[in-house]
Amino acid sequence: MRDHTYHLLQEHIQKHISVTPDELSFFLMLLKRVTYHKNQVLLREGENCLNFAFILSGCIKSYLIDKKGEEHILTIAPEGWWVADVKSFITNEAGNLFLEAIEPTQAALLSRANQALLLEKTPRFERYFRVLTERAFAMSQQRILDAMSLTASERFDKFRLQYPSLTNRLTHRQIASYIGVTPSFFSRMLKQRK
Amino acid sequence: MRDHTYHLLQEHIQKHISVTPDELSFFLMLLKRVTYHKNQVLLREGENCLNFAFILSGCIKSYLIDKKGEEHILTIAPEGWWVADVKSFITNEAGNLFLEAIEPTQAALLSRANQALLLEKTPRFERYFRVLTERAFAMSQQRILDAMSLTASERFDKFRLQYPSLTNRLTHRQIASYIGVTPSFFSRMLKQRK
DNA sequence: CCTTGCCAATGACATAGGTCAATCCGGATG
DNA sequence: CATCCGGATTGACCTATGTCATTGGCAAGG
Repeated sequence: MRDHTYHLLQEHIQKHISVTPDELSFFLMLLKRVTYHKNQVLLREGENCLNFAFILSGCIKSYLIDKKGEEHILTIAPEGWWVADVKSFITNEAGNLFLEAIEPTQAALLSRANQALLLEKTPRFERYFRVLTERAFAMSQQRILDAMSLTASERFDKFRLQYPSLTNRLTHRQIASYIGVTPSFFSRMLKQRK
Repeated sequence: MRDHTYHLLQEHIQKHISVTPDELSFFLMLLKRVTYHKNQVLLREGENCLNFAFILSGCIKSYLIDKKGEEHILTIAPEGWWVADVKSFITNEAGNLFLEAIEPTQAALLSRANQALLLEKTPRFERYFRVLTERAFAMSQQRILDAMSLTASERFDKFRLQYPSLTNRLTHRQIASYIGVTPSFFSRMLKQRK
């Protein structure tokens, strides 16, 4: 428990709430450390999402496959982000998302049961998850507005501003999917931007 | 404090957490009751959103006006829903949304300061807001996926399923804006559906 | 070092949905 | 009542983005 493997997560927590060392170790004790290889699928459509994952290194995408078989990326989570099929996680029902590592990835998993335990024993963490979710919600709402009011090219501009480091780590297909266009159109769009 | 004006809100709270009568009254005491007439604008772009509003009766919309002057509805909040410019509320910065009553509306306002007070004195409410936000977040994510993977007509089908009562209360323009199409296209779409 | 396979680019063509203007209508207001 | 105004509909036309198929490149694995 004294190693620094969870450095990134500790930082993340302390940025949001103040906790005692005991509370912190209790949290860390509830986690399960996992490794995924590139292209490993962590969760499939129709499965119940049992864990929230904090990414320590690497990158995970969450996506939907529509009835035409097309993939639509909902979330891209590099190190320092939490990711899950949130709807499934909170409702305890089967979800419709896939989770997949797009790089070799290390993560810390917090199971639904352990989260419940954590929140019961250490209600201070309620605030951590509330604030986290509020931020995620605000960003999600902004994305809805962007989808309705901006062109694909403008959405790409915002993407690059918001996630400059991701722009190089992801393939064009992935960025295209995230901003909501096809790879062919994305490619044409890039050319047109000179 | 003993009147039943906040019946709907009390119910809403008790559906999510268990609170003592004292905690409940403390919450209710922090609220400010307001009335809005139809078309009244509660918040404009560029303003700091100081309150969360719980709708007791009537209906509020939140929307963005894009650079072409077009309105895009983000949220429709009838009685029983909380509404705010969440990003502005949580960051304490100027927002980009408008809030406007689309019916004569009664609401209970919880200011940022009072929410902070509430959460400090009665941490039990952290859970209430966490759960609320989680649900809202999950719905918001679903809407992003719908925008990416469904046609306008399919989005309308989902809208009617999800909000059957709203379908009649709103104008076609409003529904069109919410599902992300223009009024003319919405009208044509309806005709085509036979 | 040669497959194999996915990604990127691109041409030809298709379409969902947007734009703009005209008309009609019903409810609100003086 | 008469007026006014915004919503709904619709026609003609437009465009952003999708579809599909082809080609070339580059990276991983046997």
